[in-house]
Amino acid sequence: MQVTSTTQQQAPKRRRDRAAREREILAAAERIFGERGYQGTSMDDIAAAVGVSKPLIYQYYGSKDGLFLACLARLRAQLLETVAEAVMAATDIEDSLYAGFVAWFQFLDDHPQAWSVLIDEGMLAAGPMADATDEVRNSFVELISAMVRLNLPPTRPVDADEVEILAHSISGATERLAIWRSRTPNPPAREKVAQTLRDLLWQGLKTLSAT
Amino acid sequence: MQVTSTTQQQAPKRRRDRAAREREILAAAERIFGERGYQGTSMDDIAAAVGVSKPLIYQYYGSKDGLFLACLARLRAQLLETVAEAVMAATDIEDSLYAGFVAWFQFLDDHPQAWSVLIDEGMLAAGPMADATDEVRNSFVELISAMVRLNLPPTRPVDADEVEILAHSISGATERLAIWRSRTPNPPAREKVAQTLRDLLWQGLKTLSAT
DNA sequence: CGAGTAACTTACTTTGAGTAAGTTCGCCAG
DNA sequence: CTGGCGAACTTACTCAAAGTAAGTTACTCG
Repeated sequence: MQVTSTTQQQAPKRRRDRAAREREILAAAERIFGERGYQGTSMDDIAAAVGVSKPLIYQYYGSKDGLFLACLARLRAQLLETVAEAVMAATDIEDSLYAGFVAWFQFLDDHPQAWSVLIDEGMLAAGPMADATDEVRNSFVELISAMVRLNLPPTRPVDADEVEILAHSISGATERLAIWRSRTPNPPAREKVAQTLRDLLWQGLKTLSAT
Repeated sequence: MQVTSTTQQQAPKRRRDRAAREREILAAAERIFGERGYQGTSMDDIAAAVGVSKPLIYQYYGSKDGLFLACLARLRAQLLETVAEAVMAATDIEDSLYAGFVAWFQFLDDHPQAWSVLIDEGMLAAGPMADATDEVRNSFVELISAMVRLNLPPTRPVDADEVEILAHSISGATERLAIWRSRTPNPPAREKVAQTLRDLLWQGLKTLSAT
């Protein structure tokens, strides 16, 4: 007979205030979703890992989707912060692109558990969660839009649609490369991918801005 | 009391041979998955729509994932065919790009039910289905790789990694734009998106080829 | 100390994937 | 025409996991 089932303290387990418990739950959820994916994880698993009962999680997060979305939002926010920092640190736009890409790939290399969660987000694509995931994603599109706009000569009137198209393209390409890299046995180095992508985009961005 | 529940003939419903029944099931699955998404669809729903019992579907398709994957593969194949045709019809590479993009967006505009299925594929990202979905997707990467290679001067040695990076970028950007367009209330015209994307990529591709 | 409330649980319903074990139809050999 | 055989198909279940109703315990502030 085992006393401890998996990885957790069965110590006195006192009550905690809501905020602390929420963080605890979120941390466990992030880990387990990361290990087993959305479908492979049950709410009971997470409850057991935290050492708490399932209804408590429902009280705090509403539903399995809600909990997953909370993980997703947190991870995306971290990723955004990392990338934004790298982008801001660069001096010119061309370098911002490169730095942003490298930061993005680096983040996934550093947080392999996050990978699974970020990838699985398609899970929520249908249904009422769709808007929420879009919102989470859109922060990137905004970041890129801002970069693109900065690159435009101030004299030129901005075509909002065009900027958005560019931003989505760049964001989509980067995301896909990240996924591909994470699934490929011996992926090319971050720097090489980032450089190739920048080389691909930079000429076009320059030309479009000048038009 | 109603006699017919939803949309189907309650007529004599005789036996059919396996191939015909499989097609019938696939068609219903495509429609219902398209309407309600993967999560929102139950096997009982599909069975009821076809007018057949659930175990029959399991006998033919193995699992819910298997059935979904079959839909996905069929739709992707159609999409690939449409795009490939448009690409082949164009005379130079620049125009191939544009034509391919337009065809892609057009396909989704013409098959709004397909949308949901194609988008939801992330669903299967985790677990043993991941490879199958990758395989389905890779046909596009191959098509694009072929285009990129065609564009290289024959004298230049090909960097396989580089070609693959480019192909994934383009495929990712296109896919994302398609999703975005389908979710945006008044999306820009197919042609505008395609043109902008081509303008973005073309310069870079030219430059990279020349290097 | 004794309410009041926030943290938490037990024990349940329900839904939906997947299956074991049979039943019926249609076809063809005799 | 008929019996039997295999493929098409069903009934009736199991089991896992999402979600919930209703109650119980522990902390905290007057």
